[in-house]
Amino acid sequence: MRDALKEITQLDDNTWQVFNNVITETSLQKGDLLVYPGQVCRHIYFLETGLLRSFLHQEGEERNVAFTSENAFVTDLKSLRSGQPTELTIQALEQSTVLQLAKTDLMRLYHESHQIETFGRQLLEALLEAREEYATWFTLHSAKERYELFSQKYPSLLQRLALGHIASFLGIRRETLSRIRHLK
Amino acid sequence: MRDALKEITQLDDNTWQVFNNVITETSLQKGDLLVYPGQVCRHIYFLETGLLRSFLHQEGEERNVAFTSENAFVTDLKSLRSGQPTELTIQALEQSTVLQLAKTDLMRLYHESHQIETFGRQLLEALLEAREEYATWFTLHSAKERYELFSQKYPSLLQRLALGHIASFLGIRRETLSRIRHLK
DNA sequence: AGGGCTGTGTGACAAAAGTCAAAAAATAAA
DNA sequence: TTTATTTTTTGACTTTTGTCACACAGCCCT
Repeated sequence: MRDALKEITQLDDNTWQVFNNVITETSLQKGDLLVYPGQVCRHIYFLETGLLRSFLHQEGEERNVAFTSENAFVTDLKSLRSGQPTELTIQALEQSTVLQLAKTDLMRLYHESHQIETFGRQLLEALLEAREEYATWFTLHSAKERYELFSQKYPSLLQRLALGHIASFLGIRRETLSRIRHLK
Repeated sequence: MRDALKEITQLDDNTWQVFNNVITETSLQKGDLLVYPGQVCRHIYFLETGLLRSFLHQEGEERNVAFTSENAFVTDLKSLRSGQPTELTIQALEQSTVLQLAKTDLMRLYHESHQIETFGRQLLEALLEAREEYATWFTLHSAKERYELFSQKYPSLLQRLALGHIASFLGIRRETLSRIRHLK
């Protein structure tokens, strides 16, 4: 995790130790849930190894809204901030190891350390930029083009994810993605 | 602007003054551009009065990706962070007054004041939450449903925006939105 | 009042994507 | 390996949305 953090901001040894003290490691088997719908999300998570998906229920179907792969952060920001129960499920698609950091600890750390607050801001900037790009996929591109963008941006996920999971993330049906694949 | 900031975080008088010193006011006529495609975006903007749209060019068409109404912040995050020329245009749809804050000043303020860094983080959290919600409109909902969500969430914009601008933001054609409107 | 201008509505048709059902293929389990 | 289970593919058909052409309304302007 420290290496991943260095990509975002510089933390000195002392600050890293403070961070390290409040982190706990969890292990997930394939299929296990990290965030349960109906409960309040009280942590942010850092995925060390494995693969996660975040999904919502809509008309009896599961709709994926995000994938998280190694060395990335994930949480349910809405529930985390509001303290309201989440509608989101976060599930391991592969056996995964996750570091978790409680909101209460994070808030305290933000307050105590300007350096950690800077890290938080920079992480959020990167996440926002990514979400803005994802949103433009839908306003600017067709289903086929969205699949091509996905293939370019996440070529490794293309192998690891089931076709149905990708389709859902792209806002189309499995059958449609299957056809798109076999056109070209 | 101070009142709007209070909604996000608490700034003491001193910090507010520091902020205030680096802000300059600009006025825009209807149709004027705030961010020009091909140039680097070097400011964040706070809209005091008026209405802005952010759009991209795609296949000879303009596609709206965001609207900004009174007392909200806007910028091109991607260009601001990378220093690369933007593809985005930000344009006034009504006569508007805008406060602008240079990236260089903001970076200095972030560094000098933990309180301002906290403000930045909290603002980004709110923006990210909003973008996440917007993205789910496309994975979860049909064109008609997206229009209903837009109507609920931004009833005032419904009056102020041309139908074509809304359609573009919802990822559909003007004709389709016109038909959706006349169905119910 | 009579042009331009811009934005909106309508119709006929084409293309894209969704639906449902069933077969084929790939995985996992026994 | 054989059987079960899940995932992907295919086909026929429906619905939704896009495309193009043009009519219509509102508004500003002189």
